[in-house]
Amino acid sequence: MNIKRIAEMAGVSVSTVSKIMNNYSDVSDKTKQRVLQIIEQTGYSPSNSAKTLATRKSNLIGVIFAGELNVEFTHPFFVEVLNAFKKQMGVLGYDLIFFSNEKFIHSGDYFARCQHFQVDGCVIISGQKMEPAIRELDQSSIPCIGVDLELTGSKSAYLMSDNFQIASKVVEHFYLLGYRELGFIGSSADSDISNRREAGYIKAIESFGMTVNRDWFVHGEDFFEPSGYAVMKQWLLSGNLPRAVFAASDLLALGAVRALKEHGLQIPGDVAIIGCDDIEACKYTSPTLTTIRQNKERLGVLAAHMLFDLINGQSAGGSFTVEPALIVRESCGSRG
Amino acid sequence: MNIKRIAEMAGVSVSTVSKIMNNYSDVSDKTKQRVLQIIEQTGYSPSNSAKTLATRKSNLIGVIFAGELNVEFTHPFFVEVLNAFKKQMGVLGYDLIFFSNEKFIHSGDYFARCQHFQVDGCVIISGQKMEPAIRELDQSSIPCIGVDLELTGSKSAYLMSDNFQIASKVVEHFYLLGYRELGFIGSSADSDISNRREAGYIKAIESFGMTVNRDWFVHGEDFFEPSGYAVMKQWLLSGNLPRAVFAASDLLALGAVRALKEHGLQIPGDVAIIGCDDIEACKYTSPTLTTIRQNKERLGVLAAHMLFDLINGQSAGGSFTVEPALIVRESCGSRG
DNA sequence: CTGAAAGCGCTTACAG
DNA sequence: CTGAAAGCGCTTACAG
Repeated sequence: MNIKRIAEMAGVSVSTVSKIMNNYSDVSDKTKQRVLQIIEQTGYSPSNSAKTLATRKSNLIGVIFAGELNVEFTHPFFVEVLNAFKKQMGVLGYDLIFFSNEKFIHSGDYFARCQHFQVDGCVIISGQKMEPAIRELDQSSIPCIGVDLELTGSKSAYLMSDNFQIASKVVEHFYLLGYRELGFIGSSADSDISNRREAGYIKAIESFGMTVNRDWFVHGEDFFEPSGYAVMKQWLLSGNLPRAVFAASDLLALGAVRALKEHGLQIPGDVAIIGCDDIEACKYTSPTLTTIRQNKERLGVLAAHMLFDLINGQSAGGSFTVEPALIVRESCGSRG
Repeated sequence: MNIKRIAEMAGVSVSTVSKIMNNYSDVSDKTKQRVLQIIEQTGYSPSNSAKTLATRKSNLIGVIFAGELNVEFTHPFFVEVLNAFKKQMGVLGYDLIFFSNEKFIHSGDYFARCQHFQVDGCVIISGQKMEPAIRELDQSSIPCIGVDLELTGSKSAYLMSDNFQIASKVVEHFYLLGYRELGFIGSSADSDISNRREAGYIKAIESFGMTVNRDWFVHGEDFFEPSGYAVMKQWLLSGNLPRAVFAASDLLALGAVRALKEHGLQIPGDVAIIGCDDIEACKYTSPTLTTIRQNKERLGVLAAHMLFDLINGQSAGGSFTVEPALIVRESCGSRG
């Protein structure tokens, strides 16, 4: 079924059908009704490729995970932001495309892929690292929105959860509970997000007038549980333990918890712990884990709106920050 | 940049460039090299819409979650299968498209969307329920592969994890540990997957010569934690507890655990529990949760290959079963 | 208000 | 081995 057949069935020209499909006003109500009825009956749906070819607009948004390939869907942050983004983008009239084709000329060449599909815009969600191919896309004429990723291109904008505020909420919470000897477990040293959190944490400690003990600031290999275990184990063996620890991810925090339990120590009695991310497991562990939650739904919805404005030339870029929330559970005790 | 300009730059015809792009053999090596070099220099990538329009083949696979809209990416089963599927489909030369556009004529009309994008095939991953719109797609001429979803169309095939085997492994494990009074916590009564697991469980209990006590077979409202809590609470209040419980999901199992702990009961000392899914939280709870793991990676990879064969007419449909694995942790004790 | 025609960027018989 | 031309299914000035 195509537009030509619809036109024949309705006894009108192809142009007229096209106008009706696109809500042009200069069509008589009578022909309009007749044509719409036939469209309804036949279930006709215009070919996206023909339409894209003619208009240079695909109504497609490219989704890119800026991190190691093929782990994206198991990355809880990515997935939750994406869920909200997809929903909102759908309301705005767009579908989503994921680049996976490995036969593509240069397999990491996002810009070429975007051109290939004539996407109207891209969302780029931060994983572990920043790739050069992302920079190329950012600097191109394709509207891009970064989530937890600083984009500087003229057609780009970005959203960040406020990493300084994350750190500040953690430090304040520790402070009010009376903890003064604070440690930090980070992800790998080249992780942008981990480094931002660490910098904010140090700044916040200093602004509360406490001292920063460098022995208690250690990086793991990655964001995962065994790294947190290893770092805590190292502290336990050295006999020099912080009284309260902020971990750059919940999994790191859970690893640290495991090491402490193994040594018969109490949480928060001996060491208090705060994680970051609020993954589902936090609610089911023992003790349950106090953590920082980023408002992923808000990030996704805002990303959709900002991208839409960028596509329609209603925005000149810029950036926006989303406030994180402290989720108090058992792992560092509580006041009162 | 388009094929015409490449042709001009190389001093050949558009046809020739096209042949080279598509690896036709009847082109002289000399022109081929010249053209390839220009393509390389310019970074030219052919327009997908023009190609799709000309060939009626989009190299796009539609991804559909057969369940409540807008929860898909937070559904761990979906997401893990999808990760493996995407990777394999990429190797086979396809990209993935997600339908989200809500302005679409009928918003659940998957078949129309598939036509609109001329997708080469679809993967449909089972969520909670089966929608009529899925049946329409299944019966259409578009190749479809179902994951944990029985598809019967002439261009369809499906993959299932063996629910009977899941149940059988659970019952055998309980049996060998000496438990004889077995209970079951299901999801809502209209959940296909939950019902299959229950049926298999009952069959397995009977085949081990044990008796099925209907008081210990209860459905929750859904797959989530509060449902499991509610069911166990009800048993606790009635004073009539099974000795060992299989829950249709890990979250249901964790809810049951919470209720038991609240009543000061020991797991597995008083009640043994086995969950289903092997979500990440199982490793971090106390006690850690014994569960059944579906081989989601294998499901994803197989789904990709089967769909590829369906698209290329190499397969006449059919179905395939993937073996589940029992993951033994602490929640029902262990032998030896 | 309606329609004929060119054009979007490819592919594919077909002729040479 | 190479190229001219029709066709894929739309949209969009433009003429009437």
